[in-house]
Amino acid sequence: MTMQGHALDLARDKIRGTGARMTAPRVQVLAAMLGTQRVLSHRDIEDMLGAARLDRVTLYRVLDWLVEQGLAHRIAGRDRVWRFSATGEAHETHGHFQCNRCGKILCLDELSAHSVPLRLPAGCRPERTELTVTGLCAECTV
Amino acid sequence: MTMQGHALDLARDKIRGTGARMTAPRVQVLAAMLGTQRVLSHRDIEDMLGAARLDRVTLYRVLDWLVEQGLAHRIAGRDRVWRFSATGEAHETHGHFQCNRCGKILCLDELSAHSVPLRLPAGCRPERTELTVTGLCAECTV
DNA sequence: GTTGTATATGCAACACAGTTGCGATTCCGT
DNA sequence: ACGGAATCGCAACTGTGTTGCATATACAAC
Repeated sequence: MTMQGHALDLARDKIRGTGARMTAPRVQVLAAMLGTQRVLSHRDIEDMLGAARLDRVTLYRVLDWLVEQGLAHRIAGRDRVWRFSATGEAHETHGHFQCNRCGKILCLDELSAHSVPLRLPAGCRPERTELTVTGLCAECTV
Repeated sequence: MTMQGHALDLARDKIRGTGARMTAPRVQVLAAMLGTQRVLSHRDIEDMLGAARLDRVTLYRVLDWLVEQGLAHRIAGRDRVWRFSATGEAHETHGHFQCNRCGKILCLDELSAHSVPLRLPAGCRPERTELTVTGLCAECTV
C-alpha cells in the first residue's frame, strides 16, 4: 500500500505539472501505470482498477491525454492492441519483446532504435522507430 | 494485361507448387499481390478485385493460407491493420516505413533487422524481429 | 465422363478495439 | 459559493478480424 500511495502521489504531481485539471480517472490510471514495470493494455488497466471502475471511453481518453502530455508512451503489439507505459522517457527509442502466446510485452532497455542505421526512400520524414522482437517469453517456454 | 496475365500464371504455378487445391480466390488474390510492389491490406485487395468480388471471410482465409504456405508475408502496421506482401522472402528480415497519414507501407530493403544486436531477457526465445519506422511519406509531406 | 469426398467457399452472426456525439457532472479560478 | 470550461459517462457506431455451419467445388478414383 505504501508503494501504491507513492504511485498516487507521484501521479498527482505529474498531472499537476501539466497545468490541466486533476481528475480521479487521470490520477488512478497514471498511478496504476507508475506502480508497475509492465506495459499495460486498455484491458489490463480496466482489470487493475477493479472497484474504481470507470467508463471505457473515459479510459481511452485518459490514455490519449497522458500520451499527449508526454506522461505515457504508446506502443503497438502484433495483436493489434495498444499498450501503454509511464516509465521513463525511453520508450520511443528502445525496443520491445512481445510474447506470441501470452501477449506480454517486455522492454529491451539495452536495445536502442538509434543504433539502427536508417536509409529511407526519398522524401520520407521519419518520426519514430519501432523495434519489436516477437517470440516466447520465459514463462511460456514449455 | 500482359503484366496481369504473367502474374496470374505465376500465381497458378506457386499455388500448384503447394500441392493443395487451386481455387479462383487463391489465384486472384495471389496474382493481385504479385502484380504490385506495394504491401496490401485486406481492404486494398478487396478494392483491387472489384468485379471478381469474393467474400470477406474467404479473403481472410486465403490470406492466412498464403502466409501459412510461405507464399506471402504478414506485417503489422500501427493502425492495427494487417498488410500482406508476396514479394520475395525478405519481409521477415527487413524493415518497413509506414506513413502516419495515408497508412501506406514501404519496404526498407537496405535495412536488415539482422543488423540489430539483440540481448533478450533470460528465457526469451526470439522468433521474429520487426522494425518499423513511422513518419510522413513523400506524397503526404505537405 | 461420372461420381465421391475431402476441402474450400459464402453467409450470418459474433467478438473485440477503438471512436463519436451529446447531455450531465465536476474541477478550479474568481 | 458560483459560473463556465473541461471532463466524464452513456449510447450508439465503425472497422477489423473470427467462428459455425450449410452449400458448392476441385480433383482423384473409377
